[in-house]
Amino acid sequence: ESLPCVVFRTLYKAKRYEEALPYLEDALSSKKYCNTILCNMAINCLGKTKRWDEAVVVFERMSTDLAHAPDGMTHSVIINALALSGRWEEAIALFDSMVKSSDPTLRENSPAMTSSLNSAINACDISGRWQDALELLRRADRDGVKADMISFSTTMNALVRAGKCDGALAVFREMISRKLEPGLVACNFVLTNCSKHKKGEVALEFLEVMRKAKLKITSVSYNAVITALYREEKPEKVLATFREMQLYRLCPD
RNA sequence: AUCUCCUC
Repeated sequence: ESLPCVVFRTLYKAKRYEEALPYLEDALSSKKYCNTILCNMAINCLGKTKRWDEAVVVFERMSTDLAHAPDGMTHSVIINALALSGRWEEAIALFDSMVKSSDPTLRENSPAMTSSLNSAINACDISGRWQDALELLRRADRDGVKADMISFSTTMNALVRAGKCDGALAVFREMISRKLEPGLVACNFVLTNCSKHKKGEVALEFLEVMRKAKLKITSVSYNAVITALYREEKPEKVLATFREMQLYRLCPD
């Protein structure tokens, strides 16, 4: 076995990215044990430690001296590194290059395409580009990419962060109609942001949709909605929702 | 064997 590869993988899997860095170069230069997956781990390790330019360098080296063709997952991790460094335009461009790729093994790798879409949407969220996030989600079908629960949740995050709570509600309704159940935490994040932006009525509608879809509702959810209504100065609805909460069987937190 | 959102 190649020890640098073993040590690098071990530290990587333990998410000890900083400690894994010193072994990265030796692991990559192992002729026998370096493969595409190890390169993907290396790129992600550099991304996790905010070494974005170095991550891009390894990505480019894969096609040259490392001689391991980048696969769908490689694209996904590099798009994520671009996302975290605020390079949303490059992230979207790389995602588009996958969609338009003449290589069917890339386009037909559905999990990697979805993950890349999600990283691209996340890039938009991080950079405050909610319009672009929404556009990526809207054209996913046309692009032949399957949008999943994370695609919808991330788009909602981008929208509510920008105060576009009614837009997020529309995404939420579509998500429910597609039978993609958002997690409790994702719902609560949306509701918390509704209260930050004083969108009480919208928060109330979210709660209604959640109830109809039989999603879990906790005290965090009700707290956020009531706070939102209070900040929007809807005293009657504050009281009505508070009374409703006392009658409703809340899920434990 | 590798990736992506989320309550402060």
